[in-house]
Amino acid sequence: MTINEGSPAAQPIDFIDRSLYEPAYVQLANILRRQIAEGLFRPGDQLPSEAQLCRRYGVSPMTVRRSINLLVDQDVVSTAQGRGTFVKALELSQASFDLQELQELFKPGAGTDIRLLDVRIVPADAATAHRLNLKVGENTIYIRRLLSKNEEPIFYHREYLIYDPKLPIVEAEMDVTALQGLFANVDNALLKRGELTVMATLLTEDEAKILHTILPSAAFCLEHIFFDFDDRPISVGWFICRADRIHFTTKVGLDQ
Amino acid sequence: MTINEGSPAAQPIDFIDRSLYEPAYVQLANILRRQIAEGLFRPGDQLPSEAQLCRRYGVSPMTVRRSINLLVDQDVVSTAQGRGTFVKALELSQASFDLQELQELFKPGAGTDIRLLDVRIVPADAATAHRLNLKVGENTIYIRRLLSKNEEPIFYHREYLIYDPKLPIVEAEMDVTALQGLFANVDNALLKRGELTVMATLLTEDEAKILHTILPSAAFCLEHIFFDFDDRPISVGWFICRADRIHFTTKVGLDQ
DNA sequence: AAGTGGTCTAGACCACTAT
DNA sequence: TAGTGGTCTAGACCACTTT
Repeated sequence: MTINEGSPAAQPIDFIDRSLYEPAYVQLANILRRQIAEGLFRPGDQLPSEAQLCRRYGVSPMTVRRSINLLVDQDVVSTAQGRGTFVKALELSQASFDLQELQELFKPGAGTDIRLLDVRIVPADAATAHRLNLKVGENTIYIRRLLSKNEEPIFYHREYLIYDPKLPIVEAEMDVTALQGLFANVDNALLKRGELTVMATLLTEDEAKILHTILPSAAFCLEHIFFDFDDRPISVGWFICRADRIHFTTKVGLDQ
Repeated sequence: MTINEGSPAAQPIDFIDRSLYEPAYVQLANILRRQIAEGLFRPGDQLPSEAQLCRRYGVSPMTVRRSINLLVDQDVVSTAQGRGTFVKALELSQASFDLQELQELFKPGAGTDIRLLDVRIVPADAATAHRLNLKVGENTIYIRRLLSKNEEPIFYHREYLIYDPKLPIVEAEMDVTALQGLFANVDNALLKRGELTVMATLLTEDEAKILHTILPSAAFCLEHIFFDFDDRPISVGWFICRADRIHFTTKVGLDQ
């Protein structure tokens, strides 16, 4: 036994190292997150007050707040004005999936090939006209593309663009590299916002042929509509991907 | 013409109203977001420096920083130390989908019914044993549930739980209301983290029968594995939902 | 009344980038 | 060197909750 063994929980072994490059508020957030992960604080428990954390770790109130806010953003804790800060229980509903896996497929690299299958001027049908805010029969540009990795088809993309020669985006979109632009940080400065929908579908006969598989096959379908800065719809389209070629993964709760 | 019409862009009509309940940093973030949405700043453009914003809107540096950080979190702008703050272009890859639509289905309400189809003790097969860190043949609890809305089957859920009478979660999970708990904020304080995977699949014959549809049918499959605070896997399971019953929607870029 | 989180100030110092 | 974002302080005041 040593002198320092008395009430170890009251005197935390964690401390903030001001000589590190890591900011104090990040260090404190990590300390608290680790204490929660280790079970020192359990879901529902109240964390020490901000004033206590200030004293205990020798930082100013604003720095403690930044740490707490980090943990709030990460859904680790929740705050209640006048009551305190509490550890949150795991919530499945707060899980979120991003398109990172999808972006990987678009990364230009060895074996990646985006092929233009078809570009045509076609009159808008009722559904397309409605989405693009056109009259039925007005011209649209219909583009079909295929993305392959190592000669193997992965993604089929169909898209309708408004037909307006004044808009430079038309030229840009017809460039097959434009697809990568949507997934990287390229020149789509004309688009203000977009609406995305993910569906599970059965491949049609045509789609199965293009994607080199057999029926019946399940697929992911990502529908997208983009708007310019005047809130005019510019394009509507669908990414179609064989279900056995992609899935989406995420984590909830405390990592490690 | 009036006197005040000279150089309207230099003297912003926007201001921060200190009498409002809305915090100054939120007001400033909204002002900047609106200016971007209106095209005053375009993707790639540099925003006024933080010092300029301090003077222009009469707030302290920390308040300006909070506003900018809000916009960074919303992927509206990005900051570069020593260079400035810049408006981001739309990026499809940064879109994220959450399970809010799914949670709606689980909300206990009129017509919502979660029925326990089956509970059995079964020995773990190779795949399940591996995921639950058991030996092949060790006992697991196999649970099948069906969620319906207005007599119509929506969700089919299969789950394997580790068989450990000491763990209270076993009792909790066997309660049919536990499913809602995962999607609400109920008593799952024993779970530290989870891994989720969304796939598109074809329904099996059994699944199609349970979900009252015909083959072939596409479906979403959400696989989940949960771990306790000792990082032991507690359960592995799958939510299976007819594709025509759900889809996931999200937005990217600037709303309105 | 006491304690809690929430906002905000008016600076300071630092790290980085451009010129 | 000047300008930029990034961190941090040591308080102040407020709103809210609990006792």
